[in-house]
Amino acid sequence: MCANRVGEHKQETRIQAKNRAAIKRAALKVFSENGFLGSTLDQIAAACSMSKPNVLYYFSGKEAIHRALLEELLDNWLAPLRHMDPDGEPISEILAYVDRKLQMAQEFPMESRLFANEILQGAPRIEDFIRHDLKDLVDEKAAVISGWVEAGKIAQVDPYHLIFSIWAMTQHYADFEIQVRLILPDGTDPYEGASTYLHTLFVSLLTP
Amino acid sequence: MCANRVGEHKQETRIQAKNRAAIKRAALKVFSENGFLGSTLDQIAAACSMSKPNVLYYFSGKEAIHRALLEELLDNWLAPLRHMDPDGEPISEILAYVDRKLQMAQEFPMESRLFANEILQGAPRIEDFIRHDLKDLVDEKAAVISGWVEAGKIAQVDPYHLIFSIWAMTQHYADFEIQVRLILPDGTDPYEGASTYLHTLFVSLLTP
Amino acid sequence: MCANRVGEHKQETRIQAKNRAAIKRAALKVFSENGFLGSTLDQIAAACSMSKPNVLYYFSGKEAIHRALLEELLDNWLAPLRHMDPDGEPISEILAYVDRKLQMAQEFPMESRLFANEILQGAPRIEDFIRHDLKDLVDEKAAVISGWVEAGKIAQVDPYHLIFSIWAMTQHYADFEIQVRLILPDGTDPYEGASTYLHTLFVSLLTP
Amino acid sequence: MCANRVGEHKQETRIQAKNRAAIKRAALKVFSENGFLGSTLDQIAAACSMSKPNVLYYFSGKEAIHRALLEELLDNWLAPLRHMDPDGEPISEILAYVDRKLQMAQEFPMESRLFANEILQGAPRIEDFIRHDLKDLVDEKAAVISGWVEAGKIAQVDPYHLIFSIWAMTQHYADFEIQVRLILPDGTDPYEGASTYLHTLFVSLLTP
DNA sequence: TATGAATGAGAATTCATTCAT
DNA sequence: GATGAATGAATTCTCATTCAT
Repeated sequence: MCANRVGEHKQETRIQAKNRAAIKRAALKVFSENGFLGSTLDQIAAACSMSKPNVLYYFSGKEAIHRALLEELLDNWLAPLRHMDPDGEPISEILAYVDRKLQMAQEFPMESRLFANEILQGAPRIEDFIRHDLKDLVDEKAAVISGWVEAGKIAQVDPYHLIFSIWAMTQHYADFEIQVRLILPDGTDPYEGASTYLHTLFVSLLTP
Repeated sequence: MCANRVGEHKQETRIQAKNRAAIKRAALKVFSENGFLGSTLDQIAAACSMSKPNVLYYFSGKEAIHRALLEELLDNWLAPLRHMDPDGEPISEILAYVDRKLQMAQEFPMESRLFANEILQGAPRIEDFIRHDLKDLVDEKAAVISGWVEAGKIAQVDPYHLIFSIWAMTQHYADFEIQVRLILPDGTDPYEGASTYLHTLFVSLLTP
Repeated sequence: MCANRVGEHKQETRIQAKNRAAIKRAALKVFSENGFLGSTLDQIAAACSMSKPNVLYYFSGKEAIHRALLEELLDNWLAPLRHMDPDGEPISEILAYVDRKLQMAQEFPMESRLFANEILQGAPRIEDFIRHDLKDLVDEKAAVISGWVEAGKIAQVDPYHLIFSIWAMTQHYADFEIQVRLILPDGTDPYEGASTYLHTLFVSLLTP
Repeated sequence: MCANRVGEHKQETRIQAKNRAAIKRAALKVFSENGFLGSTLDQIAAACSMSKPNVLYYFSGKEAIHRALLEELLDNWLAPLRHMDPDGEPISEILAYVDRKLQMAQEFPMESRLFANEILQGAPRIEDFIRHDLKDLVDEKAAVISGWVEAGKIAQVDPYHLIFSIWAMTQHYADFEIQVRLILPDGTDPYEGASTYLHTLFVSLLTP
């Protein structure tokens, strides 16, 4: 009746993999622009040049496409923070984290906006992820940072707000991209300026 | 035929003022949570305990309610930055701006999310505002900040990214409120911690 | 609770008479342009600068306004034909009928269109009138015309189709006014030309 | 997303052709009885035993169905007059035109009423057609008729009013069909009588 | 796999009418 | 008499989803 869906682990054929990927690519664009409720299957089908029923052959519904996107996104969402090495040089580690987050914003702005849409709408589908996966990781890294503070390796800062500020300032360039582009003088590269600015900012903040 | 609508400037009766305000209050909640497309008149009508046709007696349509909210919002959106005094003490002025923005996030989180929703969706209704009103003001204040830098009164920073970072970090507490609350240890007040953190951050960044 | 309506024969005050007349004038315009179903109370109320509830103070509903108009119209609708004198000079009588009908089309085009709308829509509200009042009168006058034919006073014609043709050609200038105006050379008066043409036509048709 | 609509010229499938035709047939009935504003999609859907959304699968909206009907109608509307041959025998040509118009009224009364409804309502959708296509043709044929008059081949008549009278008297049998049937003695065929009457009328009018 | 066809549930909006003053 | 306020019942149209092939 209907082919491999998320969770059914039959072998995916080449063409299935291709089409599922095309659908997800299209859906990411649509969902990130309009939010879940504001997006329609028609838009997604049009964006990947498939018929609506064919899209539904690959995913059981609009919700399922969205879930698939979110799952993939969340898998990658934690990586940059997870990489922060408790045994590394604190300021370098933090700057490296900032860089990775900024790079993700630059390379995957639609994913960032998909996430932002979810949170803005009260995180109905990812509350569990935030409450557990994300919170556990943040708690862990906050403890690391607190350790660095106590060891006098970085200046006194609240680790939670430090992390929030990194998220806010990096994701801002993806989520508010339009505003950033409209306001920055023409020809200015947002990410280049952002990188320099953020380095300065965190170095001055964290240097003990 | 239908009650005074935006643009018709007959004197508003008591009951009209009350109902229009109730509708806007309800609509702000609904729009800020679901975005324009994701919101329905049913939700708005339910949220203000009115019948749908009665809501439409006061506003000519969903779009008109949204427009009214946005117009009111934009009127206030520029105020905090506008207050930044070129003749004041630079670091105090910037910190005061941060405080005002943070206070707005705390007092008007739904307005912040309404704005965020608009930007996330490509700013279809407020591009003009950003391109002109907001950009002009930012340009003006960026020049002021550059003046302060050149005068050696604050450290060397890019004024545009400085402003973006203030927006990002303050609005984050409203726009990503759920995430912030889910991650911060129980009993912690986000805005108190944020205020302290941001002061430290900008003092260390800007002190020459 | 509510003032004199059709059928209630209390004395009408000056202002009531004025308002009822204003409503009917407005409604005639609206109904004749849009038909019964296509017209709205809003349009009527706007056209007579009254509030909708006030219109309904004078007439119990949309249907009642329409009924009142139709009743008045039908009262006058038969008059021209009724005037045709069995004892008059046949051709003069018929030409006089044509003239009266043409004059009515010119003076009361909206009434003609109101009637045309009714007939076009299957005469739901005036079937009785047509079936009885109008048919009886037509039968009577058809007999008169047949008498004239038999007496050799006018040429041999079917009296029913003769009457239909008078209706068709005179009402046409009211009902299809737009088309007539768009097609006639600029500056031509439709009714002047029509009068001449119809005289010629009926004289040549009827002269034995 | 949706089936071929007017203007998209993909090959129509069998079932599409069938359904589109069924919708148009139903809509013609409904629109010709109630006018555009007075007709509802519900009526049309019911009249062709389809669900409302399915009707909208074939036409993008109520307006589109109406437009399709009107376009088809106008295509055929000019044909009878166009056939009038400048080189034919004048009276025969005119009588033949009358016959064709009368036949159209008999065979396509709903189309005639659709047209009448449009004109009655001020020709909002076909003003252009009348002002250009129809007027040009009438001007052309009026010139032909004038030629015949000047050549002494037919009696002196105004060609425009001649044409109007043909329209009026033939379309009358379709547009006012109900009235005609209610008034004519039972068992009388309207079109038979009309044909005879009109022949007599135009022969006596036009014979020099 | 893929798609044309179909639909029930809902969305925005209109409209005749009623209520209350 | 007059009107601001309110609403139930349509009405047009959209959309996720299903059916049949």
